[in-house]
Amino acid sequence: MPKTDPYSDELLRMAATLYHVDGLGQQEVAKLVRVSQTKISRLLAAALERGIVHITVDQYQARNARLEHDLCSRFGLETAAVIKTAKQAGGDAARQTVGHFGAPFVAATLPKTGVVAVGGGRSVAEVVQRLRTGESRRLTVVQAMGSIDSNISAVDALELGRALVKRWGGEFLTLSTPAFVSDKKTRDFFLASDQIKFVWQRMRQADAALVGVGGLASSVYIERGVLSHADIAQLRDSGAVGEICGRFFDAAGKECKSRWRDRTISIEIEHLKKIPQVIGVAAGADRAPAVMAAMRGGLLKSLLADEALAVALLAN
Amino acid sequence: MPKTDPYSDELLRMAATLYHVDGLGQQEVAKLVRVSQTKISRLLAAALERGIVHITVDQYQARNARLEHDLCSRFGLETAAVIKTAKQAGGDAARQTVGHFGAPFVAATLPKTGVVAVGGGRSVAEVVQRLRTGESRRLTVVQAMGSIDSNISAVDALELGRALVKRWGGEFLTLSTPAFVSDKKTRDFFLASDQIKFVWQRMRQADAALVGVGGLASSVYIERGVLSHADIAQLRDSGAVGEICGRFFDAAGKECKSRWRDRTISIEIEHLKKIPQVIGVAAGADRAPAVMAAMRGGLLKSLLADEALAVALLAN
DNA sequence: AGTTTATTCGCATAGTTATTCTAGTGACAA
DNA sequence: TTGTCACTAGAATAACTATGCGAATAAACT
Repeated sequence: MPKTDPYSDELLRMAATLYHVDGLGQQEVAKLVRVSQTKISRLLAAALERGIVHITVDQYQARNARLEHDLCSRFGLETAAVIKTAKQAGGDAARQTVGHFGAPFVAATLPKTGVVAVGGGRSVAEVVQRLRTGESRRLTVVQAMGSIDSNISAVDALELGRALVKRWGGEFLTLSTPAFVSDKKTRDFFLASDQIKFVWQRMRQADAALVGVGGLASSVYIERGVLSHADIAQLRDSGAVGEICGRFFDAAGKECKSRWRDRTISIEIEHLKKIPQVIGVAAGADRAPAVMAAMRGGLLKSLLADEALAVALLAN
Repeated sequence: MPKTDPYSDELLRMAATLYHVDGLGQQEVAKLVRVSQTKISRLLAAALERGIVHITVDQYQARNARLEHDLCSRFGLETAAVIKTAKQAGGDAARQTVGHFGAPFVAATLPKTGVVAVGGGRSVAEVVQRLRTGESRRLTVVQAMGSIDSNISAVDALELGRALVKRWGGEFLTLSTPAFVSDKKTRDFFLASDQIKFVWQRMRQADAALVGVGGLASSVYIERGVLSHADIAQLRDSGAVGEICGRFFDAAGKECKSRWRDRTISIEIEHLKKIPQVIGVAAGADRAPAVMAAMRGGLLKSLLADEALAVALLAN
């Protein structure tokens, strides 16, 4: 509620005029108004808030509609968001830009209510971080993938799910397991537990999913020491070109048979395909093969990407 | 002419949006755009300059039209500018505010060409300081009053005249004399010199004058050690209520006979009355008697004042 | 090509602005 | 009156932004 505003519009207009129009510094304005610079700073903020000062920026179209359209029609996506990035932006900067401008897209694409599965990944993290808090939804967020290692980082599904419900409200169902375990037996043991079974259940009913699409190169798994270069090479040999939630798939989008498959605790590719809305997030041209495969296999319904990736995907 | 702008509008829009709309800091924007913070600062400046960013402030009416009208009709002024000031603003702050918002009024009221006599004073200094440079006029500026003491300050007519032609162009005729000399003889000696006579000549033909109106209290002459309190008392006894260019006048606006009169080198009250446009500048309610008298005597054609003074003048 | 001139860049840092923190003020209840 | 709360102001200072400067690069000229 608008509490008693102690400053008159007149005063605000005077201060704002001196500052913005006449170009004086706050210190100088302060002298004329006979108050502290501190207060001028606050007056100016109030003036902006109250609409006495308007700052408008020519519409910046952060998304490349042409590429979005091409992606949708070419790969049968429901929707796509292609975020323009600075020329030299790669890696981190690209992910951040995609996160920043892509967040509204994700917010609009995810349902207001229902079950949402959330995977991990750097790109996804950048998006979730920037979802506007305040908006309230009745979501059931499900962790779609165990934790990558015991040292939980901000890009793990666990953290992202937590962050999501913190922003939008709702409940968060955690998967209190690692993403990779030593063998099938252990995996089955985990899956047999009541808690996991319950979460698994809900995951099958998910109305939507938000996942990152990983490639084999520059894999976050190597970075975090979960997989070795040799492991990657082996996966590549078995046809893998990409990964979602730790599930590796081949160029057709079919999950690869590999010694990892049965040791992974995360949403299965076949499950994912059945979720009505799956938003894949990725940035960087080097993800093209992975994303291409995921789209071919129908794993994704929507895509959030940067221009470089979009161009690479369409380049054939 | 718009030189080759090295930045694309697109880039500017992106940076400006991130900064102004999304509220990121320059450092954060810099990360996304992959350039230094320095450059973002420059990009934002360029965006403002190029009109990609607009900052507008609700019209602030710096002048009190009602009081201006009342002053004009009551005292027969040609025009008046009454500048609103902050409640607690007195003394210096009031003068500065009057100078700031009054400068456009003075610029509009003074002719584009012709001879302008300029007096000294703190209020006048604040005005002159803020006249927009760039505009070019063909003025002959005449120093209307000698220098108050050998230690020339920024409020002396000498400095103000200099500043005026520096801003607007034109020539400046200096009165290379003190404002007050020891006796009539010395005064006459100065006045007899060719240079002074020449300047005096032009002064008589002045098309306009810009002068401060001083009171007896808080007189700048005391401050600068030219007059003593005793001197002021004596002047008061001889009926003086105010002063313009060192010429003291009584409540009717008639120049006082005093021992100072013949020792003063500055435009004479009778001359001033004949100048078609005389702008008097004053700030502070305590100047009311002086300004009132000046107006009564027809010394001023226009007035630039603050609200406090205007109210005091109209209060009767 | 080899200079010269003009520009652009980012670092270091000066300068400006926002925020934290403490003290002061007034309203109101006891 | 006195205490408590709710709030506002400004001083100190942290945070942020703008600018002088030399290095690097590009453009123009000899």
